[in-house]
Amino acid sequence: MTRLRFAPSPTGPLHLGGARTALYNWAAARAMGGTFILRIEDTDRERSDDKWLPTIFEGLRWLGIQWDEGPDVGGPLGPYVQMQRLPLYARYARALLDAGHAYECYCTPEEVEAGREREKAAGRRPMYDRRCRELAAAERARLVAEGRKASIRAKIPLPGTVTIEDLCKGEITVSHEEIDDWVMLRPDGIPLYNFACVVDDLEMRITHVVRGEEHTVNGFKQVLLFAALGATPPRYAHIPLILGKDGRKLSKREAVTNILEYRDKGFLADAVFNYITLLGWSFSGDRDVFTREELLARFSIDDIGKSGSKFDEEKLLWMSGDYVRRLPRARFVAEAQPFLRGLVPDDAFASATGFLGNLLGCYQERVQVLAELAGKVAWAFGDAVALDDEARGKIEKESEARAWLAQYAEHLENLPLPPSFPSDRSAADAAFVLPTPPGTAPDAVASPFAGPSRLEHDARAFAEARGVKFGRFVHPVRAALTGTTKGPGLFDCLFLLGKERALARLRAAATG
RNA sequence: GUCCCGUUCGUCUAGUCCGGCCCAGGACAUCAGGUUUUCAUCCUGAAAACAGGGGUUCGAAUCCCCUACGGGAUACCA
Repeated sequence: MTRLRFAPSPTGPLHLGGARTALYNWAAARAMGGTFILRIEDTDRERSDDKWLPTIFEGLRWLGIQWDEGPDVGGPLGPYVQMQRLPLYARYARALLDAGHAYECYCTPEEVEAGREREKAAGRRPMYDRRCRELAAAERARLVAEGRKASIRAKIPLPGTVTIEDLCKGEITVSHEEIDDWVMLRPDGIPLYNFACVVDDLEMRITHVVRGEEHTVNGFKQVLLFAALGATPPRYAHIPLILGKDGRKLSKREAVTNILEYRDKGFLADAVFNYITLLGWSFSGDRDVFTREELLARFSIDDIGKSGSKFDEEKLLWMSGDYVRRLPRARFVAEAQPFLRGLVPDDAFASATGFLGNLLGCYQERVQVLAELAGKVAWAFGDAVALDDEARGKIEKESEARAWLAQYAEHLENLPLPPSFPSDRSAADAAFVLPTPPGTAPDAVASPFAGPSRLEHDARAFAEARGVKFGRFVHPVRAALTGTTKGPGLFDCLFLLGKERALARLRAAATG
């Protein structure tokens, strides 16, 4: 049975690198038909705080990464939180001690540190000097009598070499002399990372471990410990880090990038998921966008790249926009709801085909992240609209603009435009699907109201009758109606606005 | 310092394992056009890379060595 795990420590929210690690483990497990486990490594009592747990879970869930076993869902090999497994570590430590693979060390952290400094000053490797490794009984008794508490250190076999058959990097070998007699258990019985990690990977029958390459050195220690326990280690894949623009490690300790910030900015989870996957893995030579199913059909740990990648938010933005554009209209409207609070009442989201659906539809190819929406659609609400500088310019630079606007308002009065207030509009709008595709016939939709293409047809005739080029005419009208020089097709806007407000805005702009 | 790992367009990468199909392909970004009532979308095109040096070979982005540069690790953190 294939089993993989993601083992975050609750020292902060889920950041980008953690999300990618989780994603690769998840994808590998799913692609191989295995099990994906979530385990919490909270043995650093200084920095761990359970308050981060919900945030981490939420981040993973937002990305659509589901775990089969974990602290909240349980499972046959729990508990899945290390601080709840202390007796287990004590048992393993005892056995290792008895078998001579570990020893008690009575040095204080300060003494160890001082020794390290000495080594360093002497130009040697700053390591623990292994002084408690072969402690005479009398000496030990003296230290105990002093009231010292023992920590347990791994007894690295000397000499020798360890090699990791890394799924990502290939074979990596290091000499035992390079490896410290590291601390497995603190005097208070709380294990350290490498120890708890090995015990749990063993107990939880983990078969593959995908983790950041900052763990490579830990990998050697862990392989040695598995050997001491007479067990086979999992297959490791130490993957390169995600780097910031400066080429430095993207760490949760420096950059507090919570993956949920992307959700709050209105990035689509699927797009973020897709983009993160690409940071070190590629779907194929000519495609960047793919579904989860397609990913699982192709994903393989040994295809993960060997070199670090820089995070590029520009491409993430593009990808988010691409996902937004391809969203079914109803989904888009639903996704937009949290970003329109205060502007649009919640019950307006019930229908994706009425006024709101049409309004939002006009912006689906105009936003990359949902948070852009509120500012862009605001013109369609409220009675009047304030013109931005560019819009004002469009009217002012055209000497006859104000006259056209006034005349156009008169003209519009005789056209069957929908009324202005959304509550009366939904049924009428449902007959149209905005944005209006180019070249739509004027009366393509049967409706008591004039649709956008009919309005355009009419406006062209209006401009032509005055000997004005349509392009020149249209700009001041857009400015008057929406207050900006950008946005959806003008007649979609006009239709959306409805009669009363359109006339009022045209007249307001006409009188300056 | 020491140990480990890495190096293809500005960025993410395909190709590297099993040398020739690669005077290196795709995507983002950039620039130039086209469509268009604006913006956006969409379409077309351009510019843009095998870190450097030695080998091996008929032939190297692909194999070997060295150098340079980058990253990671050197904790009673994870």
